[in-house]
Amino acid sequence: MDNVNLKQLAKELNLSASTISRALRDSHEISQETKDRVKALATKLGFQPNPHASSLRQSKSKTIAVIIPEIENNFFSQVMNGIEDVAQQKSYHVLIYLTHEDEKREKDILNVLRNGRVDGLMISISNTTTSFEHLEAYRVAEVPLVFFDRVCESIDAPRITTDDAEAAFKATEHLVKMGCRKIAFLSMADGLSISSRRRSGYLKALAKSGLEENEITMAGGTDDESNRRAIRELLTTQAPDAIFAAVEKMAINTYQVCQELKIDIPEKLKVVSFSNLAAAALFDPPLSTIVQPAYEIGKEAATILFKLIEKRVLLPNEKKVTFPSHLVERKSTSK
Amino acid sequence: MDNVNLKQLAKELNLSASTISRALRDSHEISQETKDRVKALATKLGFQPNPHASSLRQSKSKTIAVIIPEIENNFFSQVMNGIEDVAQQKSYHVLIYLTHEDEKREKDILNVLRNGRVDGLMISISNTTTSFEHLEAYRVAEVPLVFFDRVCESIDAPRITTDDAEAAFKATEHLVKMGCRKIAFLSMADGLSISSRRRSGYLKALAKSGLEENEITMAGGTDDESNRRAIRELLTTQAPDAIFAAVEKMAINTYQVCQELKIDIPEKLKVVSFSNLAAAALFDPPLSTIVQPAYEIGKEAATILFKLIEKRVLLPNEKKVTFPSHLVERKSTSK
DNA sequence: CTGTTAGCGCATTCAC
DNA sequence: GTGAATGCGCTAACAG
Repeated sequence: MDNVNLKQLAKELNLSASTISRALRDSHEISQETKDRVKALATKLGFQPNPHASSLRQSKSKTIAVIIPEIENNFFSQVMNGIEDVAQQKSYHVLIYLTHEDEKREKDILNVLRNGRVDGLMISISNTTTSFEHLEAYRVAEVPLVFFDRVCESIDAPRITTDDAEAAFKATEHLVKMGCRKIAFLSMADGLSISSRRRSGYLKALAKSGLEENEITMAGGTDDESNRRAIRELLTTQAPDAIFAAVEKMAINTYQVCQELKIDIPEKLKVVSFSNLAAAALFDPPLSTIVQPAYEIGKEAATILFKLIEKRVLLPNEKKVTFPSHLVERKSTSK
Repeated sequence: MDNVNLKQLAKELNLSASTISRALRDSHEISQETKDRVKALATKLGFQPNPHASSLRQSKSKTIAVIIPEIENNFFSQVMNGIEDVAQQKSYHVLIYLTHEDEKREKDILNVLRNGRVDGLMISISNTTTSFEHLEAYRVAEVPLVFFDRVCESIDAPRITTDDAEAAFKATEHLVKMGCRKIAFLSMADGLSISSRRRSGYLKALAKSGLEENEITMAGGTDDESNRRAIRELLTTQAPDAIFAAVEKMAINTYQVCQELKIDIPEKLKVVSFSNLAAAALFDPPLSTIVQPAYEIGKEAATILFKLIEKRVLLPNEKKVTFPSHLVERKSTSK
């Protein structure tokens, strides 16, 4: 493969390579007849221009990169789906990189991409990332960069997020309305804006109902076993009447612990969680979720990235796009 | 970005571009002192060789492609995870393409990749794909190609699969052991080897127990609503005592219909399904699943692809690798 | 409307 | 141990 090239087509048709090139790109300065002849032969031979040569020549790769913490998570896979749809429509290629929540991997990946391999990139930053020079470098070099969901506040680049604080506020209020007075907030240990936004919504709702005193915050990690241990401890010592999980993982771990300790949901404990898991409706009991419009986030992030790549300029309202999440009330938070 | 190049480094150090190139690639014909000087400057300036230029020159892209039907499915996202791990370790880049079970998209994607953009590719074919010239072309051109899970039997390329027939046999036997006599097999409408393998395991188990007469086979599609309608019809008219879902989607749809029709699982109907959804254990009732080692499949597929890329030759036992799936018995199939 | 020429940045041959 | 020259395949400037 990668065998037939412009020169060969040219020889075959007694034309020059540049004429072939122009004909295939539908240049107006080539006669229709020639175009037809060229295209016919190109199709017949299955000619595809060498992408490395074009990229080198044109300094553009027709490729974008997506950098995410993990892919085994419905939120990110739905985002990928949205991105890929837009890219495929634009005839762009999509490189995928997983950081596994590891700052070093994230930095390594970004460094390797600093050389024209991609025309732009989209990232949801790792929850262990604490410094941002690797991202700052892209801003400085003016390489198109778009953040989604887990953004970096200190860098001036478009961000696509959801209304985390409001959604968390609504979810907490919902719990209060259902009679909960002692609501625990379970998140992941990280320094992400997303966690603090969700927590602030939670706190605001507590304050509104005069429940500030009852605040309980716990941060888990990646290991299920130690999360469950911590949750077990939390449930037995503090006896909250509700769990608000800022991440799906903590809700799953909560369900597991409740199963084990035979704690009835929702009678003894109500549970709500940020989650894009469709199967949440089939849980025992069905889990109330805050669903983020993940596909749309991916689609919008990609659309904005392409605008940046093509036009190099954005409208003010494209620099910060916020999508609403919505609360799906199910049995896990019913009275 | 994409600004600093060999020539600039050369000028800076009063060396030639070729020396820089060699020094950075640790050529033995460059003095240690020069190497050190060159590397120091390269690091300082954050030099990354232009990948298009190297790829053009060396006719290799350090990139592989993964073509899958969808990503919003735990099986495929786990496979991706395995692939990405191996690729990252090899310093390779991973392009991802989604076919959405569409033969035309699949063909378009494969055509575009026929030009050196990637050094090899891995594919799980779409369930609507009926002809295979687009794949045959790769075999002819000797571009490294590896199939996983949904393979094409007629093309001579390595395949990584699971023991679908045996796993289906075991799952069906398990249902029989639990007292089921009328087991319905629910798959997706397709011409995939995977479906027929699973079905043959199901049939073999029926035969073993003298239940051939009770065979019920139904094929669904992508639309949940019409699947549910078909399942409703099936349950009311044929009254099977078990559902064996060859794909997760059909199990989910079955659960939904049972919820709606208030059919008790497992009392009235037992359900088992191929699925890699970890949350299946939290379903109401917990769903018995046949779990495929998806991460390992991805890892193995990538490992074999790299062997093919690097060595161009495989051991006989690498041409057809089969991983065992395992049955996780849960309440949905209990007595 | 078409051909000639040049060069993108790199790795490799061949000189010395 | 290092430099000069060449060409990967393509596109674009320039020429006619």
